[in-house]
Amino acid sequence: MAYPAAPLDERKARVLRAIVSHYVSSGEPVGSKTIAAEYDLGVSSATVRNDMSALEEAGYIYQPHTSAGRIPTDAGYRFFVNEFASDAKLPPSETRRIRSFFTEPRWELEDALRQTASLLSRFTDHAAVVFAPALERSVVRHIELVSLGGDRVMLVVVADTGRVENHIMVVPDALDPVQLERTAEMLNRVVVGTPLDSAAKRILDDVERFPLELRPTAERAARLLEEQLAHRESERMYLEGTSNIVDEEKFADLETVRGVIGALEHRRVLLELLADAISIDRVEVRIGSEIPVHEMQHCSVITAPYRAEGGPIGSLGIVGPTRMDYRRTMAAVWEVADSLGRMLARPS
Amino acid sequence: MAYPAAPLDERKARVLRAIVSHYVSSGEPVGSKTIAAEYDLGVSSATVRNDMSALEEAGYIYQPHTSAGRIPTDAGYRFFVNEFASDAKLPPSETRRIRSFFTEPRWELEDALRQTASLLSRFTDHAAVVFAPALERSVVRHIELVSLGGDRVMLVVVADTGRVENHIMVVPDALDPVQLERTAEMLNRVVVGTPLDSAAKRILDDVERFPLELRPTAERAARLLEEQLAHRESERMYLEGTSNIVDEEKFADLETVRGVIGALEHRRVLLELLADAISIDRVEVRIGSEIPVHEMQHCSVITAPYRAEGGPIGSLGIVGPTRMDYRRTMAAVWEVADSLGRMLARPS
DNA sequence: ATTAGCACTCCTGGATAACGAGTGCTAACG
DNA sequence: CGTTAGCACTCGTTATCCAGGAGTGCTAAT
Repeated sequence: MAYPAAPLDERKARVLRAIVSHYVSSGEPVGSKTIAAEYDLGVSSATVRNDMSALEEAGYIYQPHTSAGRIPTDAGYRFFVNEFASDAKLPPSETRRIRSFFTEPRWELEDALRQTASLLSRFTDHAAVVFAPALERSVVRHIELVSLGGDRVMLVVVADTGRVENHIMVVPDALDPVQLERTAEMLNRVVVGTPLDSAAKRILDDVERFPLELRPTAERAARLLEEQLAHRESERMYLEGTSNIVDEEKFADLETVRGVIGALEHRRVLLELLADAISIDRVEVRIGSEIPVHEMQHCSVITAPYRAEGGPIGSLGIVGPTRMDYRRTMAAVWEVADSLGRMLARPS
Repeated sequence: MAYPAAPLDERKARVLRAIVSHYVSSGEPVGSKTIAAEYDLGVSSATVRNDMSALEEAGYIYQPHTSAGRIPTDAGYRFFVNEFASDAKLPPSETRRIRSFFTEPRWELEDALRQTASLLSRFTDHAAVVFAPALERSVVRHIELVSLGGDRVMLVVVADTGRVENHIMVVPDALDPVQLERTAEMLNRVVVGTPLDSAAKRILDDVERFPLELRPTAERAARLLEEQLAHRESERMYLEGTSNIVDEEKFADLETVRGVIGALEHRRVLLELLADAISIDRVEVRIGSEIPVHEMQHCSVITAPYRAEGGPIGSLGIVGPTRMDYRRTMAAVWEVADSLGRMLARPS
């Protein structure tokens, strides 16, 4: 990711690293004396001051006011993440904690995903989102039509990823149970084994082979599937740990907090934030102004895809203040994504 | 609901009503002069002062400090709700707004419920919860067993309320598709038409009639259903509008806000708050200390059941600060519950 | 290039004072 | 006896001032 091209000699880079580390844990603007005293750079505070001046010039840090210490800018965090965080690993004990969470048996996909979000949230102290396996990456396993009485029929689609989608549809003329069953049977013959995102097309292509009286129902089902994929807002997602956003220290004013929580409630915003995560095979970090959501200028978003055998099938991530422990959080997001993928691939 | 037995003569009651009204909209402690000037009680501020003194004595209002106006206590709000709010109605235009929301076609139960929560939240400016139709009140319409490959089988249960429950189960010895289908068929014969909460028992009672090789699967399914109902945390609920809790004015300190949002994230808490709503055929209000959750002492909860033809099947409600517009909010909760029930009973 | 020294800036926190909203009490009134 | 006008009193709020101190930038020496 782009940051000011100004090359940093090694010491300046170390100073920047020290500033970010210290600010993240203390929350106070950090001064040259602190850096010189607590991080052994082998130079005096005056030298650090010169470096800091250069770092400010280059746009990595800034002073909230004349007589205060320095705070990293978004570019400063970005440099830190790019240069110092890619190798981050969790301590073994914590890795074990996450792994063991996924060995507990959990039979419902929805619960598993929600609990994953909850784990990630508690583990990182940030708000966490987990997306259900994407419909496009799912293969139809079974279709069922269930009469709910009257002219209402429920269309149930089971996918190999464990997702179950259901829609109520109204059939013009009440079909009798036998016809319903035959329709379902024929639908299954057409779509089982095909990816969900081409299922609708398959049905419509083959609908002519259906007996005339079954066609409207089949077509209706196809159209429902199409719609479902089109406006993807029905994409299932699990958001947990919103209360972490209300952490006294990191977001100063209520206005900001409210904006962030409000934004998180809009599924579309989350959808966009996590949209590409699935196709990028690593932990992705977006910092402050890199996020295209006005209310979230003080947030960072960390995402990762999770993968079953066949490749990435979904994504998850966290949302927190730009002032966060990137190394730890990135490692945690990666670890959880990895473990979730493993679990879905072969549930114990 | 209990409040101090001290009888209030009519004028005192009107003073109390004025205090509550004014405080709810202004957020400032209200003084005797304001009451005398803005609510025509036909008496002077000195008289109001005397009444207020009595009201404080009786526990309906209190002074945050000596030289301030009065604020209603929980008991004060309670009196207000009991005496002045039961007849509350929404203005026709707003009723229409709610009704029209429910005439839009929406075929997925989950989406419908979530959007209902969202509507209620936006309409009242509070956090809103909608519970899915209770499993105990649902009747089994269809059971399906779908092989997910390997030894994983998905159990899908469709209920008449539109709910679809699904669990992945592991069957000891891989059954072939024909056997799976036969099992499903037999299960259907046993449980279709029975309430969900007795379905498991029915299966276990009848399991002896199943061919030996199908029994383990049938039993496993029964046990899954049982578990599902036992720890009801899997009860589906939709929470929207949490960001309303972060409203600058009403909850003073961040600590409180965080506590409330944190509590709302615990599904169990919400479950308990809305548990009895379903069996009480009216709008129920719980105010501050009446709520058995420590973090929510500054909240009020307003709930109502929603009913299909056969009686109440679910509940919904809002959570807000004790300082809220009870009349409007109670009316809104009622109206939304009513409309939701109608929609579920006969979807357009 | 690094560092010690120093003047300068400006935020923070405590103290003080003026202000004003609201009360409780008393005495007068119908 | 309930109601009311008048008034002294309380106490939180806000503004102002001041001292303290953290941190900087600059300069000159090493």
